[in-house]
Amino acid sequence: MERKAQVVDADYETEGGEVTVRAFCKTEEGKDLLVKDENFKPYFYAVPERDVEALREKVEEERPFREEGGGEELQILEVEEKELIDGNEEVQVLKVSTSVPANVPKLKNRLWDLEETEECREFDIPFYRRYMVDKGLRPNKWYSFSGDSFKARGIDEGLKVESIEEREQGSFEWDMLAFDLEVYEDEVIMASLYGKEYEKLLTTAEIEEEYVETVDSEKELIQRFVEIIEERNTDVLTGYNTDEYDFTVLRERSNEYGIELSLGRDGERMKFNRRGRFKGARLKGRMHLDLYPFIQHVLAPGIDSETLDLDSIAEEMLGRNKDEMSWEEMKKSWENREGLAEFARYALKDSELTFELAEEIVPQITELSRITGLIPFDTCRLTYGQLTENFLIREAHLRDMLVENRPSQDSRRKRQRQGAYSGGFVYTPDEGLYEDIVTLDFRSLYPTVMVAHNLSPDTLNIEECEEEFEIEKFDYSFCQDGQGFFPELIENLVQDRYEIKSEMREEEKDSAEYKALDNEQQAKKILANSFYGYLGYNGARWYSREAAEATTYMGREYIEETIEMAEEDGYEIVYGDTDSVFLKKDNIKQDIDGFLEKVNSELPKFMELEFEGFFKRGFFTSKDSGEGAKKKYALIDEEGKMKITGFEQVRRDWSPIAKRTQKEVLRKVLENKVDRAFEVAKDNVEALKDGEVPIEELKIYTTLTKPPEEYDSTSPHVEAAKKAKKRGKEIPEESTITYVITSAGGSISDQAEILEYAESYDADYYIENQVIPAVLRVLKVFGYTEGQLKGKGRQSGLGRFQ
DNA sequence: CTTGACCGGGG
DNA sequence: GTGTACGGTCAAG
Repeated sequence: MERKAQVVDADYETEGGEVTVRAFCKTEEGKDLLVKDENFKPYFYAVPERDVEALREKVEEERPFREEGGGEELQILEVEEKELIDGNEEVQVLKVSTSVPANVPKLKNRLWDLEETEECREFDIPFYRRYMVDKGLRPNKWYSFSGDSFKARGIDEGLKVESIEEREQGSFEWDMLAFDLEVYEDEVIMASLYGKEYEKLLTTAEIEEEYVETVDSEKELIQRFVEIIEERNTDVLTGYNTDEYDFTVLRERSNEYGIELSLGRDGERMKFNRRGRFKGARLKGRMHLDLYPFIQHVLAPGIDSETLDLDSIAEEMLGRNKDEMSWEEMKKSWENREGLAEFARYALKDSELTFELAEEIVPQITELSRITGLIPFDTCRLTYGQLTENFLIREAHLRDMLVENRPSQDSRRKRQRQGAYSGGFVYTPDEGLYEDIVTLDFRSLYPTVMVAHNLSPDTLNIEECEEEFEIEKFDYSFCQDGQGFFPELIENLVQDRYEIKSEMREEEKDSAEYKALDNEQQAKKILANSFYGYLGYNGARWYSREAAEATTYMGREYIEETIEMAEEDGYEIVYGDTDSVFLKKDNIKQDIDGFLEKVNSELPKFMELEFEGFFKRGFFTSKDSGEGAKKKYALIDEEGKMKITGFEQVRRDWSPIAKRTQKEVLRKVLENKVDRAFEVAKDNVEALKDGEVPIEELKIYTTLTKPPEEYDSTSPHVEAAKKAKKRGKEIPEESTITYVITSAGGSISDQAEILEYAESYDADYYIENQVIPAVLRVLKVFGYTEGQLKGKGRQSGLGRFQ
C-alpha cells in the first residue's frame, strides 16, 4: 500500500537482537499511521591511522568483538569503505554496521583501541535521528510511504516501509489541547483543558459552571484526564512547564494509585526522557510540547520580559494576562469552599492562555523541526546550540562530510578555561534625557560578518591557500578560496529568507499562507543567528574559538566605523551596543536615509545597516562612579510606548512598590515631566511613611531550596520560614517564600515574616532599601538626592534640567 | 578576582 | 541507552 503522511514522532524498538525504527505519522485524511522500518541498521565510522585497507584487515582478523569482560558478541553486519570529507580534506574511512543501536558505543570502543584506528566518528547520534537524517525525513513535510500493511495495535494503520518519496506540501490542522493542573497539599485538585471550542475543568469540588466536570476523587480525575486525551486523540498536548511540574505531579499521583498514564498513541505509558538537567514527558506518537523549555532555550533572547513566567510571556506575546489570584487566595478558596467559581475560572484561564500562546509558538516549533529535521518533541526541548548542531549534522550528511565528535568533558573544561574573548562594542552614554533619537542597527550583524569574511572552522589556517583573510591582531587566517561550511549555510538561509519575505508581500496579512511563510522566515532567522554563538559554545562539535573571536572582532570594527562616520556627518552619538547606534541631530528624520545609504554603499555584500526606530525621548543613567551606565536605558516612542532595558523593575526580589514606583518615575521622566517624577517618588515614600501602603505591595519573593533549618547562613526568607514553621504553618520544601519586612525585631532577618503573618511593615526598610535605590537610579541624574526624597513635606527639586 | 551554591518555570 | 547537556547571579572565600 501507499500512504501520504507526515512524521509526528519517531523512536525504535529492539526485539530478539533486531532493531525496528518506528515513525508515527499522520496521513492526509487525518488517520494515524505507524511506519516501521526493519532494514535500517546502526553504524559508525572508523578513521584509519594510515591505511584503510590495513584497518579493514585488522578488523576482519580481530572478529568477533565482544563486550568488555568477554560477554555478548557485538555483531558486525557490514564493513564498507567510504570516502568522506573531513574539515577541508578527503579521507578514506570504514563504515561499520551492527545489529542494535546499543552495540554502537561498545563496538566503537573496541575498534578505537586498535592501533590501526586513529579515531571513530558518528557513534553518538541517537538512532531515530540517524534514521531521519539518512532517509532525508523531516517532520512537517509530506512523504509517500510504500510497503506492506500490518495491523498496528491501537493505531489506525501500520505500514512496513520499503520506499519513501517526498511529496508536495499539503496542509493539515492538528488537534491541540492545552492543560494545566492545580495542586493543593500535593494533591491534584483541578485539571483544566482548553482546545478549539473546548473547555473543561475536572475537579473534585462541586462548582456550578458549564465547563466544570465534578469527579469523585483525585484518582478519577487523573483517569478522566487520560480518557479525554485518548477520546479526542489529541495530536498536540501542550502546557507550561509541564515536563518539570504537571507531569511530574501526575506521575507521582498515579503511582500512588497504581494507575497508568497510558497517554501514548498506542496506549504506551508516559515516560520521562532524561536529558541532563531536564526531563521531558514523552507520549509516544503524540506531540507533547512544553512551551517553557522552548521559550527558555530559543525565544528568550528576543523577549523583553526578564522573567519567563506564563503571565509575563502572555502579556508580551498576546497582550493578555492571567486572572489576578494569589496563591493565598486560592488556598483560602479551596479550604473554605468559597468563591470556587472564580478559582475555576482562574484555572481554566491558565490553559486558555497557554493554548493561545501555543497557537503562536507550536507552528514555530514544527517549522524548526522541518528545517533541523528533529522531531517536535526534541525541537521544543533542545537548547539553541543543540538545535543548530542537529541542523549542521543534517547539512554535513548531505555534503558527505564527516560529523565532528562531541568534545569530552575535559576538552570542554579546557575550552572554558581559555576564558572569554571580547564581545560586542558598547558605547558609554552620558547620563541624561535625550530628545528625538534615531536607532539604527546592522541586520544580522554576526551572520553577515561571517559570510563577508568567510569565517568558518573549515576555512581556518588552510596551508595551501591563495587568498587569505588575516586580522593583524590574531595569528591565524581564513582562506577565501572556496566558501566555508558555515558561510554557505548562512548565505543559503539568508537568501531563502529574502525570498520568503518577498513571497509574503504577495499574501494577505492574516492569511494562513502568510502565517506559514512568516514562521518559515522566523525559523530560518533563528538558525542563521545561532551559528556565531554555536562556534563559541564549549560543547560544540564544530567549535572554533578563532572563528567566533574573529566574528566579534569584525563586528566591533563595523560598528566603530559607523560611529566614526556618523560623527563626521555631524551626528551626536547617544549610545551604541554591539550592532546598534543611537543617534541625534537636528532634522534627523530627513537626513538619516542619506546617512544609511552612505554607510551601506561601503559595506561588503550581504551586510546592511538598517533604520530601527524613532524615539521621542531616551533616558540614560549612570553607575555609582558617575560614568554612564551601559545596557540600562529607557525609550519612549511617539505613541507613548516605553521600552525599558536593564532596570531592576521586573525582578522578583524587589517589592511591587519599588518596581511600580520605578516604572512610574521612568514614564514621567520620558514624558519630560521630571518634577512629576520626583513627586511620584515622593508620594510613594510618604505613603510608606504614613503606613498607607497595602501589605501586598511589600511582598518579596525568594525561593527556599531546602528545609529552613538546614541553612547555615541567615537570610530574611529563611528566618521568615522558620518563624512561620514554629507557628505551626506548613512550609513545603522548595517553596517560594513570600515575605514582608515588619517593624518588629532587631535585624532585617528578625523582622522578616511571611506574608500571611505580616501585620506591620518597616517603612524605613522599604524606603531606604527598596523604593529609594530603585527611583534614585533615575532621579539622581536630575540632581535629586536621597535627602530630598526622604525630606518632610514637598519641595521642588533643584535638578539641572529645570 | 575566583570559586561554589543557587536558581529558573510550576502550585 | 549511538545516555546525561545550561547560563547567569550573588555571596563567600
